[in-house]
Amino acid sequence: MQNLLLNLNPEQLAAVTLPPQNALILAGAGSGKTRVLTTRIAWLIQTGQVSPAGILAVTFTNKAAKEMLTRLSAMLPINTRGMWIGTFHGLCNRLLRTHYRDAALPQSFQILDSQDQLSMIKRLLKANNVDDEKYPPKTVMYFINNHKEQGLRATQIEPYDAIERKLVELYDLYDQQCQREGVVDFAELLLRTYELLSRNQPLREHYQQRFRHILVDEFQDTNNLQYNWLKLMAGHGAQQGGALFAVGDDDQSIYAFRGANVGNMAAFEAEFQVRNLIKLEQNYRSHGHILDAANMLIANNSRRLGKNLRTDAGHGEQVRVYEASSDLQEAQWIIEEAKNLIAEGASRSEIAVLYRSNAQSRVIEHALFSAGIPYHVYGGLRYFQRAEIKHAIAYLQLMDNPHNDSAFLRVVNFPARGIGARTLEQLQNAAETYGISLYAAVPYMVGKAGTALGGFVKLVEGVRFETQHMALPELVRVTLEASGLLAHYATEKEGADRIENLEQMVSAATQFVSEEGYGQGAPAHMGPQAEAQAGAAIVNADGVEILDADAPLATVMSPLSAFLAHASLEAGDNQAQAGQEALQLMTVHSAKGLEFDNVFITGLEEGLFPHESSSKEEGGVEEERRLMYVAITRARKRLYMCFSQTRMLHGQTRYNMKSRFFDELPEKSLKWLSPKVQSHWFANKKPTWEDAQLSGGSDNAIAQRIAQNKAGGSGWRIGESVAHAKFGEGVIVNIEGSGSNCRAQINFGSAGMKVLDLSVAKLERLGR
DNA sequence: CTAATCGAATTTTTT
DNA sequence: ATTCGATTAG
Repeated sequence: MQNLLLNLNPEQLAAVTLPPQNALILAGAGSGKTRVLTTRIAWLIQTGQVSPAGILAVTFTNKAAKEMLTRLSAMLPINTRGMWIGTFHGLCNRLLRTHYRDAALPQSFQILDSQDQLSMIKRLLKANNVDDEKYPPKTVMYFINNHKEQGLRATQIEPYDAIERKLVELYDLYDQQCQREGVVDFAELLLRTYELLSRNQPLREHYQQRFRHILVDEFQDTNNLQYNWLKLMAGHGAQQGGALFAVGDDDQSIYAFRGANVGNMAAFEAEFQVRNLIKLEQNYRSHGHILDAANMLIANNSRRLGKNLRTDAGHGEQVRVYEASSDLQEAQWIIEEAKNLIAEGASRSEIAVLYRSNAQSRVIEHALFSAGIPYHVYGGLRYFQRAEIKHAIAYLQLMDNPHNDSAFLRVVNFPARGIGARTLEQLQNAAETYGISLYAAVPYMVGKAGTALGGFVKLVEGVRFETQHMALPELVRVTLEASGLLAHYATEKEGADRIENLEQMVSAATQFVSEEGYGQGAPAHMGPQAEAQAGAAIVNADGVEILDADAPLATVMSPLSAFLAHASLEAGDNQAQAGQEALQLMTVHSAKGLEFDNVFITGLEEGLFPHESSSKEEGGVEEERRLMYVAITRARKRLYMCFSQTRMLHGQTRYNMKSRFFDELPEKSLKWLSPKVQSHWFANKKPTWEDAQLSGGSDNAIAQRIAQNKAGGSGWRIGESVAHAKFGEGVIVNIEGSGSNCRAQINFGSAGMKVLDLSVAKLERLGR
């Protein structure tokens, strides 16, 4: 036990050894947040305050859950079984599988990912002749998910106008359709569990008593439903020697756009009578100048819980700032600097290039590719989201639950088997008429269409029969073959990769089987006998028998159902690729939680970062500032920031001002590498072919530059930074006319775009 | 039923 | 610029 607490600083120690009370830990970036969380669990168990079964630890991502589990097993000699550590969705899945009857779900309910949900809504709109101009599927989805996150069912919404009335109606229809098909979306997993526990008192009390200690990671990212879910789970825990231990950082709240509510931190403090607000402000990651920059920047936000990072590491190097003339040149510069870093001995994987939006990666990728520097781009398609994998999954879903219409439609004619839109329309009408699934409606179809559809049903049934006694990996292999997917991609030109991905699914299944504790020989389809042996029965005080969702999922559901849930809940990582000695390219959002010796923050321009659409939203700029804060605090030793005078966006050249965030950073912590770039790099010399290569790669670029250089002989240039008494700083975007009749279009950022007469307007040239 | 073509949209992302 | 979806032509 002693060594558990060794090397903790006073605040960390205080947090880890808090008495069982509700607590809020304000954990700054790099302050040892995960360490505190895991050590707290280990300490609680080692001091005998709680048994592993009394621990519930909730995270947002599977990655975080895994990390916690790994660290815990290193700390604790005992096995981690019995502890519930997982994502909100993963834990809800587990609860719903066990209590499926009380939750009014089929035991092998399937989980819709966002893609499936959207396609289902599109189908619903079509079936109900809803004008999708007036009600875009995305809007409907947004409406449904939002209300689920507020804990509201369709019947509980008071529509305030005709449009909303329609949306409510669609929400209701959507839920009915899901219920018919036996599928749930992500928000539904949470809401269904919430409702189950709200209405079922014995069940609720059972879990409340069981989970004496609930720990939540990244609390600032919780949405309202998740907060209420936690409230329900915590119950009266505090009075009974239990507690809710929430760890978060309001300054790193960057997911408001997807429903996260930072306000939950303040609400938690008040509602749970938090007596222990502990701030972890000692930073173990970054050098002084980097922290100074982060602290000063974030001080510009209002409504903070208040926190200032400090370090013992010394000032370190200043933040290097560079102004480029174009996005291409910005990329060139990044590569030069990265090369220098590598030459100095930096590992490539310790160099991260961050950007605000994915579109920015192209130019940088291109430059890296030309320079022959290996790189890895985060984000993009995850394994289980690839089209061919989704197809294979759909076949498996149909074998497990043929009434999943999304799965049915995805593969009914893939590979093509002569079932077209016409046939499907008829089938959908039949299904609509009888209120049954598409699969169940097939027997009502006659003629040629009926034959084709019947063939498909026979195929699915055939594979189902053939594989009923097989272990999961074998089942997957046979399905891939029998579905015709492998044969189909074999005929395709670009099919080799897809076949490889499909074959990987067999190994994914093998791995899943061994990790989840399914006996190798267990048949992938499992009948009701699984149900009989599930979990240990618990009888509560009222004599109500409760089945604790503690048993391995293997005993509650068939391997196939479990594998399908796994595929939906854990889309597979695209970020792993560890050991790859490559530069790391990613958005600032996906950099959250990571750290690197060397970090480049690119595209620091008004309109890009902060993003232009953020200024329209309430509190939008503050969220952008937090995003910038996250970006800065990723760096350990060296931080670079850069921006560009011109940038290609959506096929058009844009002229942005440098980001307002530069004005919010301490001057003494910055080192301007391009101190007096008063003009474009080409201003003092004739553009050469190499320059054109560097900046645009085409002869056209030279012509463009020269044209810009002249700019109507007004003495001003496009792209030049200027200041105006009334509008503030701006960038010349365009110049029209010549001589005394010369007007310039100037982007004043927040003050807007203005057209000014150059002979009248008093403009001042800006240094940079 | 497939292929081609045109048009609209284009911050950030996990489950 | 590019991608994705929907409509239209073969």
